[in-house]
Amino acid sequence: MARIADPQKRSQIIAAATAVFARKGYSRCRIIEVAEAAGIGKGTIYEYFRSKEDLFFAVFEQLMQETGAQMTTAMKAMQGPAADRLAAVADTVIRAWLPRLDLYSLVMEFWSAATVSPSRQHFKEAFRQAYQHFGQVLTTLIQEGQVAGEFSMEVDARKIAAALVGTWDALLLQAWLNPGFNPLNTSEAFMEVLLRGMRQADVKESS
Amino acid sequence: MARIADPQKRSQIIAAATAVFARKGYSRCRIIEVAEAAGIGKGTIYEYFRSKEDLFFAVFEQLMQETGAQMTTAMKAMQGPAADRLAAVADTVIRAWLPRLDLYSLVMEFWSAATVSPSRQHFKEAFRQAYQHFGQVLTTLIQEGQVAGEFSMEVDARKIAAALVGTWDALLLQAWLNPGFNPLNTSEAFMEVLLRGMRQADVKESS
DNA sequence: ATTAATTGACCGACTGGTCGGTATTATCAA
DNA sequence: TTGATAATACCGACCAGTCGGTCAATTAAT
Repeated sequence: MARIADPQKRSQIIAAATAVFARKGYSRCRIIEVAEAAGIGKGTIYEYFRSKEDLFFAVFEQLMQETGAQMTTAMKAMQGPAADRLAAVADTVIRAWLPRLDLYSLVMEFWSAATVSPSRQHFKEAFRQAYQHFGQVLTTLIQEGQVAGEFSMEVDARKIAAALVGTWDALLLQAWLNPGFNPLNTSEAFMEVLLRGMRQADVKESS
Repeated sequence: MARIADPQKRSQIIAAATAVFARKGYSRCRIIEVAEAAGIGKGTIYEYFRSKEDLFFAVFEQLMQETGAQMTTAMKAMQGPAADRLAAVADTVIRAWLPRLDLYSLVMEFWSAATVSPSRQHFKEAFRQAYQHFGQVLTTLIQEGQVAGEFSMEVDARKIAAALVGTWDALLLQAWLNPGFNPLNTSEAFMEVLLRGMRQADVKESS
């Protein structure tokens, strides 16, 4: 059990586990494989993690945190009109994940864990928070654009933000499914049309 | 092995398997549970399916096919301007899936299978085709709108279509994560903005 | 009676987690 | 400095339980 204070080895294990879980999935990944990948004995893993599932969740947490931090940093560096920043966020998100399509299987496994794992509530809640947080950031960005007069006040910032998050997700998914698919191009074209729709001043009542 | 020709029993097994796989996920689902849910003996399943994985793929195929057929039917019944039909598709897709969020875990498992299962290529290819097919249908719809003069010719129909598919996906995902989330509202608001952007006549060259 | 369909007890391969024992490092007395 | 002792970190053989798949026996159908 995790009573040893050697962060070095702990992250070493998480790194190894990330690779193996990504390659083989949770069920097919044997603890012994993680141990071998980390260059340690199997028993040692249980000095740092209560169980296989505990280790899996640690991998999840780490990846979520990394991603969040990365996004926050990137967004802080952005400048200019809200429309440009929004387009830039799209670009950044996709560029950040595109070279890491190998981690996509891991994300799938996390989603799966959020639905069927005994600790699904942990996973589900973490996902919910991540979506909410990211949605909040985008919402704020859109609202800034509205205040600045770039976007119509009729646009429901929160709703557009919620929809956008998923769009990028799905573009990456298609890139992963189909190597010929270019998510950057697609996102660019899509954002251009969407932003045009948001700029419109005279949006009617929604229904 | 599947040398017995009783489609009745075959779909009976698939139906039972769908429920159990959805509830417990692939790994945690025991064949005996499927048998019990179907009201038959465990051995009988192996008369109809080569293996657990084979059964899982059958469940996948069936769900994909049902969904596709459903969509095609719904779209054929649609009339009026392309913009309205596009909005209606969004509505239909979401309404079709919303009451079946219990199947979402199954979809997650399928994605997961597409990345790590020994037969991942089967799953992946099926997903690719589904996305492609659906994207194609949407593309055609958008192009019709362009021909009819509803949408700007500058809009890249294929790219918008690709992005849209994912948007709906993600709205459902958020609905599943967060019971307070209303995907229908959100989709409606989003489509309104997007369609407005597409209607614009003077879209610049996309760089 | 003969064939076909169904069954579930049984098999054995597999794996997460444990634990007794070993290796390594720290502490400290001489 | 060194040797002894203790504490900590590590290891992997082992165990106990699990579960997909098989097949001999049973039942149903013709």
